[in-house]
Amino acid sequence: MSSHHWRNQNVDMRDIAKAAGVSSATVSRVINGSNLVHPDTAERVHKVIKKLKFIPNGSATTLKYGRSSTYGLIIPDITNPFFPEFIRSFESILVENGQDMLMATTDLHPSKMQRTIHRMLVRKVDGIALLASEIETEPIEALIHHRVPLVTMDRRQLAPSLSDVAIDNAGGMNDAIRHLKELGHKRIGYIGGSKGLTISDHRLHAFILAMRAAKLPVNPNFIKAGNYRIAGGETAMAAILGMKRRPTAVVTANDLTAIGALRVMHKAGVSAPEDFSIIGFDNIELSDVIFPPLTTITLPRPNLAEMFFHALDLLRKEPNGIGKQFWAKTGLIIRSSTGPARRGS
Amino acid sequence: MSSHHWRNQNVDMRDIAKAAGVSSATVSRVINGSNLVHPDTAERVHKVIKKLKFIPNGSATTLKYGRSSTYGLIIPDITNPFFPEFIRSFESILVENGQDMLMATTDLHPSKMQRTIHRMLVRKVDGIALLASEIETEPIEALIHHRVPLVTMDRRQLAPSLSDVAIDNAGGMNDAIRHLKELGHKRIGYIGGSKGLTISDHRLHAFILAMRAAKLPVNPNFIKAGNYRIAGGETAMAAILGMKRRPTAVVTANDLTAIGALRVMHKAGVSAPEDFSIIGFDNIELSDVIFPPLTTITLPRPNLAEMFFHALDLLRKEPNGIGKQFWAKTGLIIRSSTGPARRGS
DNA sequence: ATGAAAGCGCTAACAG
DNA sequence: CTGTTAGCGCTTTCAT
Repeated sequence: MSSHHWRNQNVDMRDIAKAAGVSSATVSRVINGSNLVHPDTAERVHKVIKKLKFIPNGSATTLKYGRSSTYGLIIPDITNPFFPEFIRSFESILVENGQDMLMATTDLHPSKMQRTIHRMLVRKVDGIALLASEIETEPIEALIHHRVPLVTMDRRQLAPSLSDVAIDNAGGMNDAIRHLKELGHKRIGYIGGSKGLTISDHRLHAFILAMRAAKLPVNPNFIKAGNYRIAGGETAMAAILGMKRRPTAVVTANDLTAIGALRVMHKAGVSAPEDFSIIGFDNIELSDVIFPPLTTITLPRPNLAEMFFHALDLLRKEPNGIGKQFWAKTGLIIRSSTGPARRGS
Repeated sequence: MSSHHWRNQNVDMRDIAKAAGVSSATVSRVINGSNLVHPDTAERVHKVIKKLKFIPNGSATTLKYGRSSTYGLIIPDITNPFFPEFIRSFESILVENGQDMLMATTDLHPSKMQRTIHRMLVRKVDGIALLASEIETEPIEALIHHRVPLVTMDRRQLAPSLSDVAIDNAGGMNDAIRHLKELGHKRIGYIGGSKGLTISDHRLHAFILAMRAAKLPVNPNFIKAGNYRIAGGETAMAAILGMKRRPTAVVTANDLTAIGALRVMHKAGVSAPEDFSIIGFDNIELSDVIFPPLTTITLPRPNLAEMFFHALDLLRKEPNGIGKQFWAKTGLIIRSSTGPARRGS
């Protein structure tokens, strides 16, 4: 029983070097797959590494390089199924590219953001994917100052080391409105996201433009705010059902909102699609599971994740480049929550 | 325009020290809130830090200490709402305690686990919360070897630096069976989780014991396997509905399974609770949103997250201590998917 | 193809 | 209360 027993948690490269009869420089080369090492030497080193269960200390590498092979991901609300579905794709891409993921949630608290970003800077992340919209400019300026690549979602502002993935709301929204128009709907409402977020504004704007393009009247009374959650959809739909002259269909800012709306309708004995048509946004998995299966505007998470990674990767490789604007496509998935407008409506 | 302009991304402690007229040791003390610094000095240093937008380089600290103030979290499937709800609580506790979270998904691939754990060891995580059950012993031995605290879920094996949070399935399961018995159900089935996972075995076992405790017969034909997802619940329930003499109620291994079962029932015109009673497990938020709202065995995520953190923290503080067994309580939430057994059933 | 040595930025003795 | 210094483990010139 050698004295190794007591310190086996701290095998380092020099231990490997010694045991393999080489220098630590060679060990480093072997680990990083350098081709200027003799195959025999490499094999010998590999064996020692395995035998001693050596695991390199990433913090030393990070210290040397100033980069950590880690990306930060900041999301507003992990409880909205949209985000887990995104995370799954994003994480999988990161792992394929040898990167790790540091995740943080803001829970829609702008104040948390500042601290979150600071923590990520301390960790020397190679970049940050920011899917939360409740952004103040201050933390963003910190990132720009430190030249850390940042990619935002649907914020549509660019700067050096700041790119953006915008959502092409218009595509799906036009399809949605055309679809409803073909079904005979004329009075179409909209239940939006939380007020004050750029992403909400963009989506609402796309709705209005689509209505105009379809030559349908936009009635401000038919436009309600939600909060991207079920409860918000419930409240808004309750208000709509309470109106004397109400719309015959609504589009919502996301699927959770639509689900909330459906719940209220169900309780009120208003059924979709017979009495009222409803269209969601996101196409979360759940939207095909509920009853009735939801007609929705799809925003595919794998594409989105791919775009974020690509945008981040470009910025990382070109530290002085200005950011780029990306566009994520949307489309319409027709299921069963939309149907012909009631006669006489 | 000074030459600073070109290198402002690399302000370090010595720069701060110089600008504040102190040594870097003092700067370090100020940052770490040491009380052996004169308040005036501290204030001066703080000002310089702010002015120069200094952010300490965590990798140097990690290198020095061998600890990273980061915990790893490994989950099987982020798409199951149980996990996001857990993550939210866990992350929030970590942030309160100055820790970051490195997250990884296994997607039920045992092979991914090995690499994931290796990556986390490279990052010098202070510990790992492992909620995935498809575990092989090899990666776990690696962790034990490297003395990295590990806390598993419902695996019920302990070792030095290995603790476990077991789920007290019995508590909720007994309540569930008693509840069904009181409603007059005698033929009660069970739709389990994926085969071969210890967590599935424990849960099934709890069901069987609860049935015996209630002096109800356990019919092996009424016990089906699922996969913790909606599709698994659908398949299993379809099989059950196809039986000539079927149970009048089932308990499922998780809420998603129950939701799948409800879907199939709905399509088959079998309604809950009138024709058939069903009980889920987990109490995910969704279970109160679907129709009918699901009676379910609750496993509160905040408690669970708290236990994992606590277990991890204990191991970290006592590196040579043996692990501890923790128990997470369960209970029954009665909603609307359970009702009286049909007459003559 | 391999080795020697400097240095990434921070912290904690130790010395004053 | 403050400064000096060594060193955490790895990578990478620069030699050989």
